[in-house]
Amino acid sequence: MTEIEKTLENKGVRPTAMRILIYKYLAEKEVAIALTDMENAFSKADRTTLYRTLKTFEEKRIVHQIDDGTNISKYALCEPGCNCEMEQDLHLHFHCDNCDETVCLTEHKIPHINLPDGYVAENANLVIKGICDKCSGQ
Amino acid sequence: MTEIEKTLENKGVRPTAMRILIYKYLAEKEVAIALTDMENAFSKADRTTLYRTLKTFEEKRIVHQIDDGTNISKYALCEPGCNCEMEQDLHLHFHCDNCDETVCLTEHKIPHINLPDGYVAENANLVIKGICDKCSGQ
DNA sequence: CAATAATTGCACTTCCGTTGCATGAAACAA
DNA sequence: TTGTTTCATGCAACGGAAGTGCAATTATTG
Ligand SMILES: [Mn+2]
Ligand SMILES: [Mn+2]
Ligand SMILES: [Zn+2]
Ligand SMILES: [Zn+2]
Repeated sequence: MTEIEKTLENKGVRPTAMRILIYKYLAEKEVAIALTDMENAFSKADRTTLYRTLKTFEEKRIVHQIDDGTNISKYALCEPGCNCEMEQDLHLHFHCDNCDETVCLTEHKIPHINLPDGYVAENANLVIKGICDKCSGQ
Repeated sequence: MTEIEKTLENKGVRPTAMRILIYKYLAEKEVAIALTDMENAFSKADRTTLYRTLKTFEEKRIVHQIDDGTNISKYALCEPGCNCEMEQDLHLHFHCDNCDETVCLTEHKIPHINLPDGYVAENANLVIKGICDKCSGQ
């Protein structure tokens, strides 16, 4: 039983062949992945299967969904031991307007914001847009 | 010539009857407005006209588009003298998970974030999700 | 007035996300 | 092992929202 299989089982997901492939794919990419990206990468698999796999992974906290402002949902593996719901785990995301890629900046947490009276914060999403390190030529 | 007509002309938009109505509608709401909201409010007008009016308003800096994570574009009037592009004008937005309304918190600017080397920030979007003042009963 | 330009309305398309239902594979209980 | 149940996958379709081409209407200009 491989590492990935163990990880999936620990998270309560049956490690099917398809799911292991999808997990591997997400692991080797260091950018956030859209459903369409996966369709292209796994032309043999059905779009729905990929979709539902991502949803399952999300439910089981294997991936987190990223809204980068493009109106296309992206996904990335959670950090080991991350708890996506907790405020202290909310890192920011960077979307490059040049290469259109989105990355997790897991070291950069979203700063705490003081809200007006009556507002109760439960979640936060911070996306910075600009030019990424690869595209800025550094 | 009314205040609204003057405002529109100053921004380089011809003040048609339709546009004045739409401007008024946006002005009297203190929440961000989706295209569908406008369709309901102006059942007589065509969806495309409302759509293109919002796009025109956006281009001319009369409204700014808001991405609140619902994947439905919303719009709100810009503050007088605001320059939506400038970083210092980037305020945060609050989306209530209870009433599903999104508001501009124009007083709350997005804090400056230090990015890793090579990353160039050009824009930022910060959305806080939770319970708004009306829904939290304060 | 006629000529021109801008606005509006209608029809249609595309894209992404989502769901219902049938089939196939794996786990389980006898 | 066999039958039963549960879960995963595939196929087909739907829905909402954004966006476009073009014709009709309205406003502006000379
Ligand atoms: Mn992330
Ligand atoms: Mn705003
Ligand atoms: Zn880039
Ligand atoms: Zn509310």
